[in-house]
Amino acid sequence: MPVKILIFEDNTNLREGLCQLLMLRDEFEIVGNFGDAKQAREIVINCRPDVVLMDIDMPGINGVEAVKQIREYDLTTQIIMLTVFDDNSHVFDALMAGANGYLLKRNVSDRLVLAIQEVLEGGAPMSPSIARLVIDQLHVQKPANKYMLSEREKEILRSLSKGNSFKLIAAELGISFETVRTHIKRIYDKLHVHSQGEAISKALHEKLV
Amino acid sequence: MPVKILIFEDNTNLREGLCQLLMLRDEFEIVGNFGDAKQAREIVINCRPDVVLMDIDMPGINGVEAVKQIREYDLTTQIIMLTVFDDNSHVFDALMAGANGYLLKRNVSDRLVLAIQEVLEGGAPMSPSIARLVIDQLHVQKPANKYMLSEREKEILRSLSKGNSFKLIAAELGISFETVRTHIKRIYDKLHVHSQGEAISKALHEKLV
DNA sequence: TTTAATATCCCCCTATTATGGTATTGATGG
DNA sequence: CCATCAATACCATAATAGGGGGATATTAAA
Repeated sequence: MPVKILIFEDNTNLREGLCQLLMLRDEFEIVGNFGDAKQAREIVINCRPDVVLMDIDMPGINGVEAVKQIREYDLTTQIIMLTVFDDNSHVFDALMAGANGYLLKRNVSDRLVLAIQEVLEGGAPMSPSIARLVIDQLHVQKPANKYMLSEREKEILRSLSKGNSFKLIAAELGISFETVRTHIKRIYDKLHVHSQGEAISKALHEKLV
Repeated sequence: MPVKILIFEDNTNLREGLCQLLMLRDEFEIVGNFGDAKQAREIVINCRPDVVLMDIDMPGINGVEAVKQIREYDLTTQIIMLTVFDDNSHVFDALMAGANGYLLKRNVSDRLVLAIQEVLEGGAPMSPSIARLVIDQLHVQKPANKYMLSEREKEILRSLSKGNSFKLIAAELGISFETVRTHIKRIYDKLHVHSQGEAISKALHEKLV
């Protein structure tokens, strides 16, 4: 049973190129190819493809929007985004919308077939430069101890950020309530905040804990 | 000028296999190979490799720790992790620690050379199943309104999670202090919490806001 | 050896938050 | 028309948190 592929790509040459490339192989069957994504959701529902190749930059409705619409009804079809740009403007939007892979067009010729196999096996094929963007996002530079908190203070902030009251923190660490308060005061000084809420917010957002 | 490669891998067979594989190509030069990562930082500082291949599971000091140590002094050397496991236990630790790529050992034979080229070009080579883990992390399924918060309640929780006091929230939203308190009560009910700290923690961790 | 930093504890007083009520308004759907 | 929900508002009381002190002990650095 061949893998059913559906293509959305406004550039006619590329679209036909993709079809040619994939039709060379028996294991793929192109169940449709379209120059815009206006009816993407309906088309997907009707065609029931295994894999969708979706250009990001299309007139009318763009690829990211189309993915969102498809994902309202269908969470299993694998979607690979195709784009010429590797700036991060659309990468995250697309991945958040529910895309499973992200290929740069310059990598299509050597990686597309592999990429299709990979999504079907539950992988997430990405051009390496895209993967780097994603990882960089994860890397969120943790400016080691920007606020010069001591180990104990970090411990207390960690506990506070779990939602624990002073009383609980004291019990958890086996110290007195008053000691917890003293630590908290110094933590607030160092973080330049004046309340639990600000402290927790800062701790979690800046990944201090 | 050849690309200088440094290898840390405790399995002798694999380590020598990697050396053999890479020495077949003129563009690579193995500047060292080690069965453990105890001196990883010093070795990297001395050898100044372009690319480090780092096994995750090693006796003594593991690969993730080694990466952390290297990254204390060196942010530019490209590091590719090698592992047999594609569970997510170590993936994020390694990427957070500063690894640039993540290859499963079963993908080494067909992807290693490509992966090395890719990190050097600023990419982040990953086995597709690893990439999928990373993307899944991004996808953070926001179980749309798991707690049935109303729009207004979400607004208030959002403001609270920025560290604002009830008074500030009231001012920001142009409603009375007492109204804020009423909303907060209902939010706590719905989230099953009993304090600001717990609410903020839950809101931020489960990305409710 | 003095100093500095850290961790520990206590007191007083005020401010804010938590919990329990009650109540009015407007919109929405049977 | 009535029930329901969301949003608004108020009161009283108890609990927790915040800001200002001051104090001792340990450890590490100067």
